[in-house]
Amino acid sequence: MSEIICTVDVVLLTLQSGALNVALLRRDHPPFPGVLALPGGVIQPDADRDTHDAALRMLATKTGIESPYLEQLTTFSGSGRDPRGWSISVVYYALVPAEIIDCSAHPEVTMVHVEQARGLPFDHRRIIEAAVERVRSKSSYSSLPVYLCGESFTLPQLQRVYEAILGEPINKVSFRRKIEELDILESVEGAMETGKAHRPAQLYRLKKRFRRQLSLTDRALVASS
Amino acid sequence: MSEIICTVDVVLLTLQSGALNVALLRRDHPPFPGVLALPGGVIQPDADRDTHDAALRMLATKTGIESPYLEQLTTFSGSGRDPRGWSISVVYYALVPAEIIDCSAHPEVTMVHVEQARGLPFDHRRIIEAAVERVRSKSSYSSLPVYLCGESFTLPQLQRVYEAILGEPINKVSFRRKIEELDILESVEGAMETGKAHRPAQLYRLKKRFRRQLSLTDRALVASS
DNA sequence: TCGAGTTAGTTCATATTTGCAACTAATTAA
DNA sequence: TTAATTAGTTGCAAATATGAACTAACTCGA
Repeated sequence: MSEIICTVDVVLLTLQSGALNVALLRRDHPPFPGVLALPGGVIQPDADRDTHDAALRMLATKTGIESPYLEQLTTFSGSGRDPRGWSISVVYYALVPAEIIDCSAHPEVTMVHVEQARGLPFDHRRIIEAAVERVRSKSSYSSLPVYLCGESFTLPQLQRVYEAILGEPINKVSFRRKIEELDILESVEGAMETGKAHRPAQLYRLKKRFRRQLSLTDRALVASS
Repeated sequence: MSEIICTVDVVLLTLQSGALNVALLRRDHPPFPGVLALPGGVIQPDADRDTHDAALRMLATKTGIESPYLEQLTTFSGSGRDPRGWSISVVYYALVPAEIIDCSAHPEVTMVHVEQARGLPFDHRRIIEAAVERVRSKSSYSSLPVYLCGESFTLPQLQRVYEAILGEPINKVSFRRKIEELDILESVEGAMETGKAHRPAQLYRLKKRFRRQLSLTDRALVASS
């Protein structure tokens, strides 16, 4: 009855060499076979309980990654997006530590600096821009960036992640006060960063209840963005 | 090819007697004929350029209302929502002044206090909750509530709107400073609220560029929510 | 006409938050 | 042992936010 093409796409982001990178895959099938595009595909009503489920399936089957943080971004639609006809794409975004990508046994995943992800099919460029915009604005008043860090990390490392996303330096004392206020971290007792030619930093990890749950502040970390 | 039912639903909100109200309509067709539900319907690829367009069409044809502020909320999906099968609903929310509803020549529109909107078909209850949650959280750091006011209004009126949405009293001085900072209002010269047994208040209206465009602050208006 | 009542709008002193510089601490490399 | 470097803390000045108390401007009723 409906001629609408229903798809789900996932914007999988990592932080590599100080910048947000997005996961792209070469398309197997038309349209645009062989072209780099966001992981995604047609919803399978028999296999997917809902679109969130579908996004998890796309991630698992196409990249082998299981992301702890996966959130719906928004839905893109219309007749101009897909040459096959009127389509809907429910878009999700995921944040994972860069290490996860290397460990996953899916070498066909290509990580590209978000600014350099150009010439993509469909409206994938616009989708990535919307996802980056969302991550930036959400990062300024939440714990979102911790999902880009690994199992454990130091406060200076976390600060560098925030600064990379927000694109500006943050005062060390203010940053630490803000993270304290979010109340999301617990120190890994006795564990310090080692091997550096300076005072070692304390290692922290996410408190259990924040593994999949954001924490918010009522004041932005930095004035802009 | 696809057996997915693609719909758009709209959560149309107003502020009446100090509380958020949602627009409901009696359904003409199965499923749930005669039952109150959100205005919405199946996407028509021939008539709708995209889902935003479809939402405008639903509003216009079913309620006769043209809302200046219409934003995508999120997409609901799955096999459990609609008895007819696996469905997607791209949900939009709109804010309009209460007067607009009375003026519209669609008496079949029923306004219901959001807390009392129970026994709705599909997952419309959850959808309304999500919309109210979004409006609340967005209101605490943006100009969103002005869309619930009419053409012109006083600062005390606007403050009462914010307080009704956020559910707590706001300090008058802080409120006025915050609104000043948003830089969205211009005073209607010489125009004052009249007829009240006290000092008349200055009337304001939205600056042109903010008719459809939110303005944001980096600090929440109140600590909670 | 005048005073009481009521709400609009402003002022100012106090409290809170923030940003910064300067400090101490702990490591490696030479 | 000392220089270099980064981690983490302290204290203070500057910027912001808050709320009580004030002044302003209207209507109503005596």
